[in-house]
Amino acid sequence: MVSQEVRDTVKQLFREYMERRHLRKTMERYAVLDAIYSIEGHFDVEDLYKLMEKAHFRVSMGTIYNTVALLLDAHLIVKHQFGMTAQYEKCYSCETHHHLICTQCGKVTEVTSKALRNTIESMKFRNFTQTHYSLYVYGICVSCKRANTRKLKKQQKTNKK
Amino acid sequence: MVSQEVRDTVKQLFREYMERRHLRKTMERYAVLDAIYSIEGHFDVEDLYKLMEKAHFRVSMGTIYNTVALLLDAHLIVKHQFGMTAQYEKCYSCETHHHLICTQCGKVTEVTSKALRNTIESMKFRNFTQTHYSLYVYGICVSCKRANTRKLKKQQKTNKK
DNA sequence: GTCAGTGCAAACTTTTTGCAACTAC
DNA sequence: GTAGTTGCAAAAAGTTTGCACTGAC
Repeated sequence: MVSQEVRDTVKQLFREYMERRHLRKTMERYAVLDAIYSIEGHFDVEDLYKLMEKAHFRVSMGTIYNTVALLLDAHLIVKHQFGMTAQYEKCYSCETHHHLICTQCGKVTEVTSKALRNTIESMKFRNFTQTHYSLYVYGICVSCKRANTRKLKKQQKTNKK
Repeated sequence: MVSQEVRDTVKQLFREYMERRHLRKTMERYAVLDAIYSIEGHFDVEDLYKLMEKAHFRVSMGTIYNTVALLLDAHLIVKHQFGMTAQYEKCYSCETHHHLICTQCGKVTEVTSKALRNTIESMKFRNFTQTHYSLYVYGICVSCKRANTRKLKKQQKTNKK
């Protein structure tokens, strides 16, 4: 459960962003932001569309894409591209985390490491000002590893016959 | 220029991979691998298709997608999803590098940092066996930053009038 | 000879665009 | 009133799939 406080804060930040950029503060934009901050973890535009429809605030896909682009620019959400569809997640008052991605089943797990985070955030680059980052660690999750071991043993058994 | 030695080695590795998996070793698959190892830096399937066409070895998009999937599984290439199209790059005998991505113009720069690489690669995760990783650092490149400063100054000037 | 792999085209999915209607300013 | 924003539908872009033909084993 996300606190009302966070929702109010991000709404205020979004308002300030839109004023700075001379954009119109529409109901739809606030509704998209609020829907996003009610979601824990990753979501794609389809998820968001369905969630808002269920909450009886239907907005078109075009508007969702438009608003998501603004929220990205305002640094209120971050974008990930794990597979073919873009995934997003809220990022205000959320710990920066790293992603473990199983190359076999596609499962994404989040892990935090303060040490690693500090190392990356304190890096300086020539001709580049860092705002944020994403670390994707690929490998095999434990359930796929076990499944592979079982499969291999089965094959060896068959070959012996 | 990629040495012939590397090309021969990856061909051999791919051959072994296909034999292990009981896959057919076709001309098309070797041609795709060789084309990929002639490319420096990132490419997408479109680039690869055009390159091969120019080299008078036309293969269908379907075959390219098929072969690229095998090469990913064989760990002979890695996949990136910076924008909407998937980008790939060869990864045998190539230094692991990190990517700086400008959120404004989309330009991708590669940087290496042995210290960071060691930090990430030496990390242990519960229930997860790491094979490789991608680090994407987002921010503003120096040319966009300069352009923004100019733009801002111009605006302030106009406002004063 | 068999069947995995290929080329081609159609289908599918995700995202972008064009346009009329609407509404924040 | 004006122009940015929305909804809708059509288009575009990237990737996958179905099917007949080919060629690796």
